[in-house]
Amino acid sequence: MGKLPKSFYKRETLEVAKDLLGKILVRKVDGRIIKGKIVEVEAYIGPGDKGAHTYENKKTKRTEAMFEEAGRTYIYLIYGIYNCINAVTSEVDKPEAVLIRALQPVSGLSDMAKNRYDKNLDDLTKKKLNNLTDGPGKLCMALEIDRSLNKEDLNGNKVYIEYPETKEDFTILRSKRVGIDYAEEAIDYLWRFYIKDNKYVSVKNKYNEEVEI
DNA sequence: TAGGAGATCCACT
DNA sequence: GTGGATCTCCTAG
Repeated sequence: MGKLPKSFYKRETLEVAKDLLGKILVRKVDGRIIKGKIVEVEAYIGPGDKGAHTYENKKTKRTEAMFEEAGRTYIYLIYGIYNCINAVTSEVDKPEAVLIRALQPVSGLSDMAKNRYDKNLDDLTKKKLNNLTDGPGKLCMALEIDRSLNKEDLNGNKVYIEYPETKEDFTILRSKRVGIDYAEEAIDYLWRFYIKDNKYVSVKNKYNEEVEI
């Protein structure tokens, strides 16, 4: 238990990405607590990363959160509908972040069911149960995360990341990132990390360059 | 089960 | 005006 300290985020982004696997993303809203274990992440490392919003240090109203101190959120709207949440890493003015791509539900499952499908937990089909948080847009819906939480301190009490109660062993795989076909040479960077054999990982077996670390 | 299309809006040219 | 770090629904097989 206990929140991750600021020093956790203030490190090399690829290390932070790997180390976030297995940690617990917590959302507190109206006294309710929703939790999910992080099982899939991607690193975005501006200014040299063509896949990153901050390629060539591009600083706009949208991306300015990525230039702030480590340990804050960067939340943006994608495709007009969905939100995605990142943890800002590294140093001030180094626009790097880790996108949280998938969670394994831990607690607050009935809140997730309501947020995602407006249904009771018991009324979900097996398929919908597995689809609660297995993607960046889905997990934000399930945890009631939107851009009003942009730049929020991850040591605060609205949204934060904590250590799991019990440590467990898992194998980490890495692969190419998802959905950045325009990113030229950056397409091939193996900057996506996920937990092997976890059924909540968003995309499986689509990219073959997976290697054990 | 896999693949294609549409949804929908904001940041940026 | 364009297109995206996505998801759901629908169709076909």
